[in-house]
Amino acid sequence: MERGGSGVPGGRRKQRVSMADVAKLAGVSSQTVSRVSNGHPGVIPATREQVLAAMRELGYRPNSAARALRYGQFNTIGVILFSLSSTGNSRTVEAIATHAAAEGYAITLIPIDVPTQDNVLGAFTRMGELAVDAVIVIMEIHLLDTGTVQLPPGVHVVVVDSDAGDRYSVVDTDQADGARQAVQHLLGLGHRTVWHVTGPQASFSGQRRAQAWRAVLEEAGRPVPPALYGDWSAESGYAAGLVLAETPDCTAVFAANDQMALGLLRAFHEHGLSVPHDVSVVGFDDTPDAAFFVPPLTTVHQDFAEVGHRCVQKVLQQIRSHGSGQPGTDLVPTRLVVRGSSAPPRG
Amino acid sequence: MERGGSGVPGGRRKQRVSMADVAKLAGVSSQTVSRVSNGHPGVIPATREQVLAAMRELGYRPNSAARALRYGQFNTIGVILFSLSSTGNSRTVEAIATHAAAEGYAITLIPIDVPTQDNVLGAFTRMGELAVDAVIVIMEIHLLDTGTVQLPPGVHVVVVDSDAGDRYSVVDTDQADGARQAVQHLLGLGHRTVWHVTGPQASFSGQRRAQAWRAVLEEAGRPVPPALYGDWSAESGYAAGLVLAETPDCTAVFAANDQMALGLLRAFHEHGLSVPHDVSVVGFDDTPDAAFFVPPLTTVHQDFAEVGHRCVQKVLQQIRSHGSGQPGTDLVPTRLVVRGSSAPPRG
DNA sequence: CGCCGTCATGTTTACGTAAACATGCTGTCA
DNA sequence: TGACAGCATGTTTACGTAAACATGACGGCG
Repeated sequence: MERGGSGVPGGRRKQRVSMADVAKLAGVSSQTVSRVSNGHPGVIPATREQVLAAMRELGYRPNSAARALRYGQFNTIGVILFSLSSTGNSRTVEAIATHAAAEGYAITLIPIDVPTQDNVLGAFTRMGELAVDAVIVIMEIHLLDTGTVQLPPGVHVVVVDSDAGDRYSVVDTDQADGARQAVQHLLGLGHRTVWHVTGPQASFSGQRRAQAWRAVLEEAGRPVPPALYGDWSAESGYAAGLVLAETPDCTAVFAANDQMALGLLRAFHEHGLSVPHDVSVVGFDDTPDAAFFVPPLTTVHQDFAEVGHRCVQKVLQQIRSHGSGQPGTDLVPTRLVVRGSSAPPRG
Repeated sequence: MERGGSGVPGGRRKQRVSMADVAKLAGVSSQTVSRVSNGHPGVIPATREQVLAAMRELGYRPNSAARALRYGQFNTIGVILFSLSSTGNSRTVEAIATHAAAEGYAITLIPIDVPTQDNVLGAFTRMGELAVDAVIVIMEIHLLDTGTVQLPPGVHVVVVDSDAGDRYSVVDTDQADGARQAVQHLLGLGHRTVWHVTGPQASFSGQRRAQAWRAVLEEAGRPVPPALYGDWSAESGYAAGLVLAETPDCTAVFAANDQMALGLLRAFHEHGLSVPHDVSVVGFDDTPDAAFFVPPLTTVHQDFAEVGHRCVQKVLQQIRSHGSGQPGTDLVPTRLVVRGSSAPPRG
C-alpha cells in the first residue's frame, strides 16, 4: 500500500517505474532493459544480471498500456452477457476465463442488466472503445439485428446461444439433440406422450428445446400437448406444475431446465403426486444440485466448460490467423443422465 | 468483419482509424479532433460538425491503449477469484460488473482454478502486468500471507470473504450475525440444541458461521454437539444427513449453505424423516431455488448485490481520493427468511 | 597489418492521445 | 488607428515500449 517515491521527500509523482528508471539505475540504455524484459538474446549475462537486479530493486512492471499501444493489441477478450446468475452462463464464463488465461489473455466482462435494444447497443459501443481484441457474445444475437450496431473492424466475434451461424462463428450446446434424448427417453419408458415446460420465448435455447420436443413427438406419431410457458425460474416451473398436477393424463414432463424441474417436483409433491410413479420429470442442464433433488433428477447434461473452451479456441484462432471468422455453428454434444425422477408410467 | 483500408488495393496495414486520419479528412489538426472527441468547448459548431462527419465516415473509435498511456489509468478493475460456480461468487461478480460499468469502469476477471500458493501468486503477478487500476479479491486472503506476494504500488485492493480487515479494506456479508439468527430461530422454536454442517475448514465464511453457531449455543447454555464437516456441496450435505438421520436426539440442523441443506433434505427424506416435523433444517444464502425445495427452505438471506456494490464504491473511492485504502471491515446485514423447513420439535 | 564480419549495446522513431503552449485572426475601446 | 483581449485552431511534446537502424569494439584471416 506504499505509494510514491520510496520515501524520498518531495519525491516525484512518478507513480510507476518505467524502463528508463531501470536503465538509469543499471547504467544501460532503456533498449537493453527492453531486451532483458522480453527475453531477447544478445545480452551478455553480466549486463542481464545488472538489469534484473535494478528491476527487482525498483519493482519494475511493464506498462501494458504502452505495450498495447506499441503492438496494437491488448491480449484481452471481451465477454458480453445478460446475466451471470444462470448456472450455465457463469460456468461458461468461468471456462472462458480459465482457458483464456492459459493462453495469456485476460477477460473483460460487459454485463447488460436489462436486455433492451439501447443497453445492448450501449454495451457494444463501450466495447468498441474498450481494450479488447475479440468479443464473445453470450446471448440472443437477434437483438442486434437492427443494423445500427457494429463492432469495430478487426474485432473478432464468437457467439453462444444463438442461431446466427450464417453470419457469425457460433458455439453452442446441442440443444436439439439434448431435448431429443430427453423426450425419447420418456417415450422409451412407455409414456404415451410428454408434456413440456418451456424457457422464455425470447430465448434461442428455449426455442430449440421446444422445437425438438415437438419434433420427436410428431415423428413418433404422438399427440402434442400444449406447451406450458416458463421463464427458467423455479417459480415458473412450480406454476406449471400446479396446472399439470390437475391434468389427469399427464404422466411425463420435460422441463427446459433443472430449476423449473425443481418447481415441478415441489408442485407435484404438494399435490400428493409421486415422482416418478405418478409422473416422470426430466430436466435440462444437470446442475450440481440436480442429483440431490427429491427424487434425484433425470436430466440432460450440458458441458459448459467445453463450450467455454471452444469459444476461446475459436476466437484465438481468428485473432491469430487474422481471419475474419468463418460463420458456422459448432455444437457441443450433451448426454442424458438417468436418475430417479423418470420411470415407466403406472399400470 | 471487413478489414483493411476500405477496399483500396494495396491499402496500408493501418487497421485502426486514428485521430490523424480523421483530422486529414476533416481538414483540421488532430488536436481539434481530440477536442471534439472529448467534448471540450472552444470548437465552433461548423468545425465540430465537419469533424463529427469525418469520424462517422471513417468509423473512428478512440484507442484506449493510447488513452490509458496518456492518463496513466485504465478505467478497469481486476477481480481475482477462485471460482464462479458458487452462486454467491457469481452474483457478487455480476453486481461488481454492473456497478463498475455504471461508473465507466470495466471488469477484468482473473480466475484461479486451483487455489495453490503458486497459482495465487501467479494471478497476482499477472495482475501486476495487467491493465488494472484496482483489484477486488474474492477469497481467503490468508493464502497470500507469505509476504512474497505484492501488488504493484498504486493498485488499490478491496477484499471479500476474509478477516484481513486489519490490513485491507474488507467488505463481507455479516456471516456471524446471519448464523446467529439461524441458530436463535431454531432455539426459539423450542429445540434443545442445534447441529451444524460446516463449510470447508479453509473457508473464512464457513469458519465464522461455525463460530457463531457455537457461541449462540454456549451463551444459551445448551450442549454443543460435534460439528459435521462439509465442503459446500449438496453431496457433502447428503453425507452429513445420513449420519444425522441415525442420530436420535437430532431435531434441528443449521447447514452452512443452501446446497448442503438440500443434501440434508434428501438424506432425511430417504430415511423417512419428515422435515420439519421430525427435524428442522435451516440453510444459508437464500439461493433463488431455496423457496422451491421440498419443503421450502428456511434460510439466511445474503445480499450479494449489495456486497458487490459496496466493493465497487470502496475501490472507486480509493482510486479517486488517491488514498491508500483505510483498512477496516464493512459488513452487509443478512436477514432470516422463514419458510417451511423449520418448526417446533415434535411433542 | 588492415579489412571486415560479428556481436553487444546505444539512438531514433513511431504507436495514438491530449495537455501545454503558440499562433493568428476578430473585434473593441482608448 | 493602434494595442490588446478573447477565442478558434495549430504545433510541440510526453506518456512507455520496442522495432529498426546506428555505433563501436574485438577478433580472425588474407
